[in-house]
Amino acid sequence: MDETSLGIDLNVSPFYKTDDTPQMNDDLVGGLNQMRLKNKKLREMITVVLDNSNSLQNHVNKLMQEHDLLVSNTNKRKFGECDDRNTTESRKSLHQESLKSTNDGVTKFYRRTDPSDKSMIIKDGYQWRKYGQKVTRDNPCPRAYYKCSFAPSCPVKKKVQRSVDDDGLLVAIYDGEHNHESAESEHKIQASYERLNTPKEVGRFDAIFVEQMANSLRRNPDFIEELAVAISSKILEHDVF
DNA sequence: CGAATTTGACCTGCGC
DNA sequence: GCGCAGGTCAAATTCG
Repeated sequence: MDETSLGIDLNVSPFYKTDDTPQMNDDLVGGLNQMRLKNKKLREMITVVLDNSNSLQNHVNKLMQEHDLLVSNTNKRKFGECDDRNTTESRKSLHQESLKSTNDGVTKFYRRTDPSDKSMIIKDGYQWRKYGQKVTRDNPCPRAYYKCSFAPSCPVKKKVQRSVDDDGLLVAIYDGEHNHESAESEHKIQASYERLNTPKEVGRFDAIFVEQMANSLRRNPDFIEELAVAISSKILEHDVF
């Protein structure tokens, strides 16, 4: 984990020899020791941040792989092999989902549900208000009309209807794009904010903030150079006086 | 009692 | 212009 090291050699020698008093030398050594300690703490914090980051990245990769697998399976079932929609095998695959976007801002979302379940609810992380229902000509199942009710200004609408061929298949047509986070995301952000603001967690929040700062400084190529300049100027100050 | 849902009426666009 | 079908409105109703 060499990356985590700031790689600063703090055993800096003065550029020229002076007639320093023993008192000044003691101050200098003390200052350097303090900086070594700070450097060590910083390295430890960076190690923790990197470990957290790596485990988070692994978790995200794992979720992405699972999602890709699910989508490719349902696509095979819904789009490539429409004729065997009603096979026993496909009927077994309840609650499987797939997305199909068109370039005019309309997204179709397919969800397989139990045919005996007559509810038209598709949980997609957003909050919807039903504003109408209509039986259409080509489908005996009623079509439900929803507006996004999470943000008053959100223009997104969706239509939900059972497939005419397969009453176990719910089809949701999304019109427009949300101009806000999903209710689910908002809830998670709020929950973590509240958790971090409990008295016990305030210190932890500060620690996380410091870790993030340290991480960003580590990535800054100028940081080490500037730190070295600051250290040497400090040393020179001691030498001058 | 307020929020969500239902449902009939009304509006709009399109084909004839 | 007329009729039809899809989409929206809003009062009534239901639900928690």
